[in-house]
Amino acid sequence: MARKETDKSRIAPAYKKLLSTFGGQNWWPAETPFEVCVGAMLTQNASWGNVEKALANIRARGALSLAKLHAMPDEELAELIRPSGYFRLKAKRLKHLLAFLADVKGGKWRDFLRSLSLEKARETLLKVHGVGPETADSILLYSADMPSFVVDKYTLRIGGRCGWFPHGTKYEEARAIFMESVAKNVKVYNEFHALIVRLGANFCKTKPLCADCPLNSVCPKKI
DNA sequence: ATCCCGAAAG
DNA sequence: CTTTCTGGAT
Repeated sequence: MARKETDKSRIAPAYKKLLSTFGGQNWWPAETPFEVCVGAMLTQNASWGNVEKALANIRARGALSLAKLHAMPDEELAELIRPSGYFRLKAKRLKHLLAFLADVKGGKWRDFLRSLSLEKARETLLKVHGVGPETADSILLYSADMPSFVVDKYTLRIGGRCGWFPHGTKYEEARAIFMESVAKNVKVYNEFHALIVRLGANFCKTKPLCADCPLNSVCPKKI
């Protein structure tokens, strides 16, 4: 049969369903735009609970600022962020991002990013060693309030299963599909990614709980 | 494909 | 005990 197996038009209805079921997720859980950047680096392949422990360690040291962290030796920073995993690696990566942010004149790194076009700002962040697509998009969306859709492991898994796009679709392609499927709007991108994370963590897991899934009625269950 | 790495869930 | 967690570089 030549029936179309995937259809991005399923995306917008799924968003509505998730939002009506779970409500607004109030992301990103951080006090300041800078804290979003730190959290975005630390949460790479780590659970948020462990990232919170790392952030608490930094805060307890009174070091949750660009100047303090930038000046801190790598080994000291590594010890503080130990709970978030890959601590030696992440200390170096975080320092690379801090160096980039600190290099912006007048400390206006957020204004600088916002002065660029979305794709130019994204390219600029991707040049920072340790900042990949998801981290760059997280910083753009949740720190700079720029409309860059964040894709993650859950997004690709859910999208494949729900027939939003083919299994095996890569990051950039998935991002493009989302950005042409829902309103190009910071608030929508913010909520949608957060809702996807919640769905992926609680229902669309490796072993999916389809019976209780909020998307059960709109998912072809292409597992 | 492999490495980086701790913490909690399964 | 094994898998997974709001990945990225080599």
